[in-house]
Amino acid sequence: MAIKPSCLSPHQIEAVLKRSGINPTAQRIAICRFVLCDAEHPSAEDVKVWVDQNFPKMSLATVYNTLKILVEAGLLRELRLPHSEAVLYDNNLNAHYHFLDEETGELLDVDPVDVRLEPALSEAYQIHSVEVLLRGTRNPA
Amino acid sequence: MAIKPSCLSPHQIEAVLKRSGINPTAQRIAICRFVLCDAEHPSAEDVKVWVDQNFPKMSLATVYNTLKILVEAGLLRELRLPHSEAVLYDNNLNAHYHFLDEETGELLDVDPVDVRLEPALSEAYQIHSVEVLLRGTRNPA
DNA sequence: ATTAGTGCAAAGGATTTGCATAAAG
DNA sequence: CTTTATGCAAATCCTTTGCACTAAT
Repeated sequence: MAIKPSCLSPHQIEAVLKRSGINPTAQRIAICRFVLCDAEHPSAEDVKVWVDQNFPKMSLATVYNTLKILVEAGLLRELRLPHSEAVLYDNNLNAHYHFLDEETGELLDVDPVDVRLEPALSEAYQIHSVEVLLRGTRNPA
Repeated sequence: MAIKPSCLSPHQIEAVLKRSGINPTAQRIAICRFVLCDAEHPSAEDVKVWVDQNFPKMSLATVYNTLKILVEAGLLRELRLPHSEAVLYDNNLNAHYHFLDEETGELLDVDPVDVRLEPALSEAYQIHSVEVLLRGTRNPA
């Protein structure tokens, strides 16, 4: 429903990191390969699992450090959702909402256009941002 | 913007608990006095602070146990919001959304009517519930 | 040499758990 | 007596921190 950023090559990742003022170490590039591309709302633990298979010996602290750096650089967004204890990381930088499939646990991006939300609060309220979580199920096509 | 449940007397609380199949112990009634009435989205820690002044010697475990029981009984709802590590407890049982005042940290209830949200997803998506968090600031009247 | 980045293990906060004691019927 | 609730401390989960070590200028 929303457009996912297309995958980046390691070379492109390096460029992205540099452009954001982040020193593109091997560890950081590795994490980005997962977290900026393939991953779908991974937790730090998910990242660690991937990393263990693709970049042995990386420490959990480095995973957390890198994720924090990426968030601070605006390349990733933190997602704290009610159904999960852990923080999830979102590589979709477009404004969007989320749909949680309660049967599968899948978390899908939702285009705000499809939600038609028009706050009509008193003028005393100035809204800076809106977060929406839809919970439900999907029919098999 | 939304109607808060009116406060209950200890006697009424006892009745409410019994009706929900909860043994109305002194500790539980005490917690309910705060959490079903005066409290505004308290965390377990907030509850503990209140309890320490109004029911000395109650253990933190009892606070957590009781909150869990109240949630399971449907007398309270859990609220996990992005701005707070801790779970907050909501005694407003009506469907509602939230507004977070980013200046004061205050969390206000918002009537869904004031948000005008009409999801228009494909029919494959069946929505069971909607959570909305508005972030912003309020003008001084 | 200096600086930045990494790994490891310990610490931290929020919540849960296990178990012995206390309260209630 | 028997059951249930409570208190306390230890354990757990996720995340951060401190610090020594390595890598790269």
